[in-house]
Amino acid sequence: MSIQEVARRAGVSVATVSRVFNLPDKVAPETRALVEQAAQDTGYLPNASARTLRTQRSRTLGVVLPTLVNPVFAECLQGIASAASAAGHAIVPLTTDYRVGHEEQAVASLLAGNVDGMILVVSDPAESTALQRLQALGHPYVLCYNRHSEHPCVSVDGEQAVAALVGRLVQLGHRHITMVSGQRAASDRAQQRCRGYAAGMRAAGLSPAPVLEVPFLEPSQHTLIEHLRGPHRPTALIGSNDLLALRCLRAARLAGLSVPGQLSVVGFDGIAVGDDLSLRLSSITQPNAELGRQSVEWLLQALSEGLPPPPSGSRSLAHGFRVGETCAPPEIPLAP
Amino acid sequence: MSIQEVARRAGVSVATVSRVFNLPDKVAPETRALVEQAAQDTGYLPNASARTLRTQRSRTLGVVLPTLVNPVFAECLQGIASAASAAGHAIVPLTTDYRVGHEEQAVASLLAGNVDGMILVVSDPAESTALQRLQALGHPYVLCYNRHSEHPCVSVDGEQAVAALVGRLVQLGHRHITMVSGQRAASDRAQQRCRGYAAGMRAAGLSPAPVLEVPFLEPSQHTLIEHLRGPHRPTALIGSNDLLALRCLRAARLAGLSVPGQLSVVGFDGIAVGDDLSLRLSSITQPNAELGRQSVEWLLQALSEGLPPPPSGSRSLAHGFRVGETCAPPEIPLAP
DNA sequence: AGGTTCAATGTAAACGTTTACATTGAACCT
DNA sequence: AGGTTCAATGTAAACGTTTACATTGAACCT
Repeated sequence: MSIQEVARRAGVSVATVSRVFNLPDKVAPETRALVEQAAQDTGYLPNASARTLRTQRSRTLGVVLPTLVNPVFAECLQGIASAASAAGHAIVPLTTDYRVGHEEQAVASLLAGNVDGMILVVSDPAESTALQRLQALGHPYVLCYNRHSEHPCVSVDGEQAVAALVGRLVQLGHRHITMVSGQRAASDRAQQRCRGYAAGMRAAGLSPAPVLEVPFLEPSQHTLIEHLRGPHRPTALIGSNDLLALRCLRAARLAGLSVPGQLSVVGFDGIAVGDDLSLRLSSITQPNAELGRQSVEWLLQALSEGLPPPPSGSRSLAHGFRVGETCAPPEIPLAP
Repeated sequence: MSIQEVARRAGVSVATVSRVFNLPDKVAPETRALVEQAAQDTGYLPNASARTLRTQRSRTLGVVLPTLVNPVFAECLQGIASAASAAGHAIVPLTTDYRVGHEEQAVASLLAGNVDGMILVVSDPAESTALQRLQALGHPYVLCYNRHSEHPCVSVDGEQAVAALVGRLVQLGHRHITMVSGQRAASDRAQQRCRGYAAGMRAAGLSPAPVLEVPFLEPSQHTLIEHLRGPHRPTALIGSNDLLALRCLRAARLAGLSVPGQLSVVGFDGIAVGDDLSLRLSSITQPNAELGRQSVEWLLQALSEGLPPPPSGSRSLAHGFRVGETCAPPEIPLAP
């Protein structure tokens, strides 16, 4: 099962066997057939470690994600995986559970694992020491979802998307719109989306309400329900992500509000399951698989050129809007 | 950044450096400190490929899954990943999109990638040539979710679980219960769950209705809605998995049926998002992360003992039942 | 006929580790 | 004092590839 054995069987040198696999047209057809037969017979597969050691290329890409339990990242990883495998690369995904310490650990272990490059979704690129390390080493990487001028990013402009959404909601007749976020400080995406909310409100001549922060891990709907029963009851809720929007829907039900009549709910991400709900979730959609695909494509291209992807090459992908059934004009227009 | 450089800096041989990393107590404390300092200074990380080549162990586990877009498998992978990383192993996941051909491809590429062992969720173990190959090679692997007496499996007894569920439904007053499945032939899990349905119905003295097969990829609810409007309208639907159950909920709404009053819906899998729906999804739950965790544990243990996990060691994990809000006694008992 | 070219193939070194075996010398024997 | 033991360290081979360079010889020159 080593190249030696195949060479012996085919009656050629190991160099020839190697050529059959790597530069097939450099070897005579008859010889090639011989070698291929021998490889077939022995079930020979070139040893990846030896090849990596020798060529200094592993054909492996590291992937660092917050979690796979949020379908956004599962969908993205699917895109990454299919693009990578189409290009003959394996991937090694690592999740950080949104913990910054895990990011550094993940990067260190991928570095030790000899990956050719990395695709990362970090908490906040501006604060990430893991990214600093990669930059210092000149190790090739692409950020996905994150947006930052000093890093190579493939992302969607969440700020603009949410601002546009607010405009839409206002046009439908909404005046009291609340932005619902997880721990906002925890991710640059959340921050950008909240900025988009504020910008959109101001653009419509409304004053932005404070962002409602709900503890993401706590299953209780307490904060949300209280808000929906409070004196400043909104007619529309924007979830900073789809999972949060689902919580909003549930909170609405628990608070006794009908959707979309008494309360509109819009999410962000466009996870597939949103399409299959009793009420299709209205949402700003991101091309999750495509974000992953393009990250791989860019990274691989840079790799073949021998330079890390430059921040200047960052790509913005367009968002979409899933109309859904959880968003409508408010039933009873509020008094001015 | 190679061991040579560290050795030079520390003024010792490469063997000593290697020992500092692998057998630290075999080297004198002062020497160790010297080496550790040098490693620190140079940012040295042992090269994984070289180590793998030499030791013939990659500390990497291959994982073959149908898809990551179904949260069941994402949750399971999370369990696999955390268990593997706790044990110092990396994972290389590959998805097959439910296509048998991809299974073989995946196994081949993991074999070439020198993984120490594999965890797989295959379509049907009885038919899998990929598994035959692994068995023939004596390559260590564990099946997850699948159940088959000739293979090492970590799974939940879906047949028994669904049979018990049918009993529960009958006790609630349901008599017309339909099992909803994807392409049933496509997976052993689906088949087992359908068998459980039939067994449960017969045990209750009812005759099982034909399983309703809905094309999983097609977004249309056509088949389901028709069934719900048809002459044999059931009072309860059992989805062969949670994603299917979500479709059932949506179909109920489109057919104008209230849930759970006019129609009860129960799923299978216990995906996390089911907890966050407006109506919490009633479901037979599987410990998805735990299934992954135990697969890793068993595989790693077998690896350390030098033998592939034996089929006789297969583990059955208990299912649970999430009560949820989509299942209740039928509103209007049907005439006999 | 003798020289040149070039396709096909071979030889051997190198990638960065780990580890069996060898060496060294201090500590402890009698 | 001379011998034994053993902890600490070193030397060198091996893991399985790829690839620069060398060799061979057929085909084609003049």
